[in-house]
Amino acid sequence: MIQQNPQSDQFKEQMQGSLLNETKNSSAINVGKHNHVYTVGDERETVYFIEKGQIKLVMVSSEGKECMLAIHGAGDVFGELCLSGLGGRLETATAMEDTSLKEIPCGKFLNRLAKDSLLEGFIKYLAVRVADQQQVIANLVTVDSEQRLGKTLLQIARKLGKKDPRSIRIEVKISHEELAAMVGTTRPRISVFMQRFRNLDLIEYNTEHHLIIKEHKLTAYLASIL
Amino acid sequence: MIQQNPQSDQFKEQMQGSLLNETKNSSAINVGKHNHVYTVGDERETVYFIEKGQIKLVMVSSEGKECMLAIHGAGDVFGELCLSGLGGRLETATAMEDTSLKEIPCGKFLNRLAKDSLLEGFIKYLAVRVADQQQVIANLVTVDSEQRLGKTLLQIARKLGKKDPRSIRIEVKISHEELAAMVGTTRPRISVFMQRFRNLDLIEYNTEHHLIIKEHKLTAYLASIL
DNA sequence: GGACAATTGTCTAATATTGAACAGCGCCGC
DNA sequence: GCGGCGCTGTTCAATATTAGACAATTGTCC
Repeated sequence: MIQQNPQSDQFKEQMQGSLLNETKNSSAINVGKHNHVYTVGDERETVYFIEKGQIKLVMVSSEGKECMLAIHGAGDVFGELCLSGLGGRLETATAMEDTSLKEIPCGKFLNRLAKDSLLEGFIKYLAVRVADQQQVIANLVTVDSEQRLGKTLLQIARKLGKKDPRSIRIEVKISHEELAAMVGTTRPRISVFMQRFRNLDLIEYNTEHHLIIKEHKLTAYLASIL
Repeated sequence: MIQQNPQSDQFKEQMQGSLLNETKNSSAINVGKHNHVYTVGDERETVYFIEKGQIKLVMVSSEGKECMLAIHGAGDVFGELCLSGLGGRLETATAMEDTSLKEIPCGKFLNRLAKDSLLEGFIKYLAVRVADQQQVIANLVTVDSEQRLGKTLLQIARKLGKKDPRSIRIEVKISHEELAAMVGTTRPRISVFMQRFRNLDLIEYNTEHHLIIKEHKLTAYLASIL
């Protein structure tokens, strides 16, 4: 799913440096918990860089059903789809906690990357994004919801989690409703599967109510129920 | 779904020109119907340009279920995910008809784009890809299979179809099995839905057995069954 | 042109999934 | 500290979906 390869991490750092440089004179934007950074259809063509906090991206279908696409954390960039030139945001970006952001107009963003010779790196970054999404699509098409929930948990853990010796800790609070909107099923179903995972000791909650993912055990379980 | 905006079409033409230039001295690769261009795990890091024919991209899950990601036609580029540097193809590329291709090593591909000042254009192209895939993901998560089949047909029609006055003609032969692997359901189900669409006069087969999509009627129907 | 293979349309029973309901619980704001 | 609200865990009946099976048809290859 999310590929943790050294090369793309290296590029991410370079891009961060470049963007910090670009935005050092502009002040941060603070977005309170549950507030939107942008909503579907907004025309403002800017890219965002997260200094602190978490942002979730959600699309809503014509019937009003929600699909959560991603959760981004400190150091991540989002809103880069305005580079497509299609105009109008496709999704809504909402702060899951109080979050502070830097905003860069899409043109300036590209210029900065060009100036710092990061265009090829950014192409690689986007290619990884396409590859990840391809994986997500294949999972939605071919595997059942329990399996998908497992893979989604692993994906989130690898992207946002803090590593503990034998497990990964997820400090962001993600509701079952939100998981349902990522996995493509209903809330009661997520509840049942999470309970099952808990009974099998594949996940647990620590005293601070953080979700702990036991990466190896969960991976092994998912492989066993094929 | 597939966005037909003039800007990305313009870039596609520029890229085609650039690639034709790059490959004018190398001979075309001919791939017979049902033969593979590459399969999962192949290490060869090259990008392909389709001169003639169609190529389908398919991923296979661990249980052996298939997911068809895309069908590409003349003028399209595929295999560009090797730019991610992840190594190893994620999907299998198969010719649906006798197809002729030009092959460009991934490094040369980037150099050529850089030389022709097309890096930013390619970033835009990838951003459109990400946006399209995002749409596909949202559909898989939020809408039912009949609706998804409809949207998939529209997507294919817009990407590959020839325009007739009130409809779009799809000249590539796509089996129900393949549609099932795109939509994420079973073959009998596709059969039933296609029959229904036919009865409602949203699609039809012409004398040459080409599938005709009545874009407006189908769109209206999909909106009506929300 | 004939034989084989692949595709389609259809049916079923078994299974999975939905959506709605409701109680308990914990967190939040006041 | 209290009330309320949102989240969780669980249930259930109604519905949708799957995974076979099978003829009928079409296409393909000698």
